[in-house]
Amino acid sequence: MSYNHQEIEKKWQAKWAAARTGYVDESVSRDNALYYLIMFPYPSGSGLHVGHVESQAAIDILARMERMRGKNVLCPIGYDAFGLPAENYAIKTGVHPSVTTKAAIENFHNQMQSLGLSFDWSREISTADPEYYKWTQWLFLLFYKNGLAYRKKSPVNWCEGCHTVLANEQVVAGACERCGTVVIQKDLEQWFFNITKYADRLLAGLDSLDWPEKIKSMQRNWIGKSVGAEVTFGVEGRGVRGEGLAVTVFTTRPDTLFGATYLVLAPEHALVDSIVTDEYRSAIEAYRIAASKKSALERTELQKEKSGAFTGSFAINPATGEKIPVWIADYVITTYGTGAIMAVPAHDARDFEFAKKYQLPIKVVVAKDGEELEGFFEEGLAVHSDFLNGLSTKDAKQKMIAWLEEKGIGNAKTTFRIRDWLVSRQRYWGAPIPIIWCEDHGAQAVEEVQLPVELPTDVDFKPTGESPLVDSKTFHDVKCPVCGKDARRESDTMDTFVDSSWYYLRYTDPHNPNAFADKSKVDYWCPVDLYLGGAEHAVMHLLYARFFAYALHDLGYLNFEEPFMKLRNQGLILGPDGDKMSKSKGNVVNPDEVVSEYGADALRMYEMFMGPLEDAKPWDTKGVVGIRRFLDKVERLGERVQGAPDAGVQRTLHKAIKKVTADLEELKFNTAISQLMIVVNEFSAATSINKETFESFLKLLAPLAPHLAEELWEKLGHATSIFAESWPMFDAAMIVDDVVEMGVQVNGKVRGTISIAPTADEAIAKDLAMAEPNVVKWIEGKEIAKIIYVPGKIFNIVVR
RNA sequence: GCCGACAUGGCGGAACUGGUAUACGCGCACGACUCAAAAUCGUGUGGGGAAACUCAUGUGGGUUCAAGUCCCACUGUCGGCACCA
Repeated sequence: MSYNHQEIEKKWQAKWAAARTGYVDESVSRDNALYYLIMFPYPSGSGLHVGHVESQAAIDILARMERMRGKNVLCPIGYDAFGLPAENYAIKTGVHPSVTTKAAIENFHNQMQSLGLSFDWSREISTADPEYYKWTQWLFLLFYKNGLAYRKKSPVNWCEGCHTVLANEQVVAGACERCGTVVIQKDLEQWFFNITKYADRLLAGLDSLDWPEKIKSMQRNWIGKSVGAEVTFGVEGRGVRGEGLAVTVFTTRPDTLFGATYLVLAPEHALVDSIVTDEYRSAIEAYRIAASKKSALERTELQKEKSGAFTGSFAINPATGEKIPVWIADYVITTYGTGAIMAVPAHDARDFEFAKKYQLPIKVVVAKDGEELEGFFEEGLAVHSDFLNGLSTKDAKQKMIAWLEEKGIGNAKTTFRIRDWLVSRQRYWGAPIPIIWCEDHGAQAVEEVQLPVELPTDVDFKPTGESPLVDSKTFHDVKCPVCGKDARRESDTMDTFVDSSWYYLRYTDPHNPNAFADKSKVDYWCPVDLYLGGAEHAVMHLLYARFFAYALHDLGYLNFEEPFMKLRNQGLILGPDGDKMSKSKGNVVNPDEVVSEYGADALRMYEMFMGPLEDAKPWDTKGVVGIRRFLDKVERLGERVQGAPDAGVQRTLHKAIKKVTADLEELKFNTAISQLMIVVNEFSAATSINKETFESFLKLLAPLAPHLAEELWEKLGHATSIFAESWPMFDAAMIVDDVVEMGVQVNGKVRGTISIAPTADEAIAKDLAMAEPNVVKWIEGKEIAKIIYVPGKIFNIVVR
């Protein structure tokens, strides 16, 4: 028999809404406050996904438990509402993105309500709301005025599919992260945020964070710090125009300078024109053209074969004094280091490959650990041996750098892989960049009182490569704030990752018209205590949000640098076939259908029971059935409540209080639930169910299955919510077993079990063990060499 | 290629700091109730074996009284990065 979940769940959802469950009290001391956050969803037209439910259920369970433990918990929800899908839909159908987005948000809201989530609904925000993006724009201007937002012309990633530029982080294996189109390079002037200024601190800050190691290492990789040196090589033979010509390279292995047998410049390197000799000019030009035609994807895909061209010039290796040829090759990247390298083919796989192909000299100068140096060396050996021989790599590097500095031809240098964040987009559905362009005064910040710069509605969405905002007369034509002459508005909008870089701050004071959030409120709630979300945001969102926090900290707006102290990722929920859910595979599970058939409690609890939160796990509707059976069983137990407590059930309950509490704290929902199942199995078997015992159990169940817990609580005669109760405490004395079943081993193999007090001393254990017939059989006639007794765990007899 | 994670019954998974491997759920089998079915309840359920036993946590070694857990090598799966000098 199943209870009527639809009726019960609706009833409680209405009551909670009236009671404003989940709302906070900021008069409570900060020590008792917690900020629990999940990554806000993009309100897609296809509605809530079971993957959303996973993190939402998890954070709701934790928030509900902590509230019962007396904590003041902020657990908000909102919508990352700007972005391409709504805009592309508008291009196709003509329906304005604001209409689509509003409908999608309403749908998400209702779906989340139907799951019984205790978010603070008074703080619901949308990044596409002018009240919100006013502050996104304000923050842009704050960065602009402080030199953190700037414009520059540079080769940028261009996606033909999305008709917009992309940040480096949004290019995955040479293709657009969003649509998969191959990304090409264009030379354009764009807006950037100066995230590289924070590269070192963003890297160092990771150490203090309670984040999955995987995410931290991805961020470390992305930031890509390399410590080494810059070395300047003089170029010979360009006496006519190239007097004093020099090339500076970056290397992480200055200690291998003796082995540098040629130089390579990126084809786009600025010095190529002056270095190339007339004889080689046409060949170099041809190579540069060929290289420029390769897309980022081709350049990585065609990595098998390296190619390059000789410039005709020679540089001097400052360590050996030798003439070494200067080449260009597209395995050297213009945007990293100095765009030029010294090639040490003996100690770098890429240089080795290149040297073999073009028959350039290879000179071994460094021995691997334990290798004999003699015999490896060719020319230059003597210099190297005398100078660096016998030193560790670390010391050799240092000595080399000191030598370079002394000679004035090099210095220690640290390089980062991370590039500045390209934030402008040639798209409509985003926050307009609040800048006015005046012929006389250049880029001018929109005055603060004029914010927000609202998105116009009179636009054609068709992407042309320029922002659709250019077409809007009402938007585009404006007066210069300095001279009042005709000017135009910046027509680009901001990357949606800008919107999501500060939303957690807005939640603390979501309707403030005078600031992005009142400082006292930010101080009260932030940083976020626990942040839950998908691992796909490992680099982009999490790095950008950290950058925002560091920048706002330095500008005096925040008293912390790291926004998210503890981060956990939920794993993907796969389709029943074990594949990633997708419409094309037809293996998508719709949460609404599960709710209507089995109930929100069953859906939430099943998703938590599937396995470890962070693991990917396949959906199994049979599993939902199992949870529903469990809930039905609980409901039936509620009708049998009567009589005195049973000692055995009591003990199980207290063990469960301990385990469920500890497991939930560690986000181990699956084992917490199995422990509750064990309690229920004991209740079922017991002759009577004591009211207090059952009530304690209901409190443990409440965060996981809030509707049913409330219903049964009410049926037991309570007029107030079960969530107003305090979380049960276990009695340590209650959970000690008087007698346990303990294995007795002979030579490490279990040969019997004995019932024994876990506190019993060895003599008692030995008597019991030796009395076991099967044990006796195995030790008969043998010499007892050793006895290992771990009370309550094992009794092992070692015989010879 | 580099970095990281993982590998346990028919399935999802459990196992604290090395201490009775397979908790809990699913599935399956049998039984009770029923004219019958569903639902529910009960019993059983890693493999082999009649049993005693024995084999079993991806593979092969090692440490230990004792290894899913620790060490070494390998294989496979997944995720990330990819000419970063």
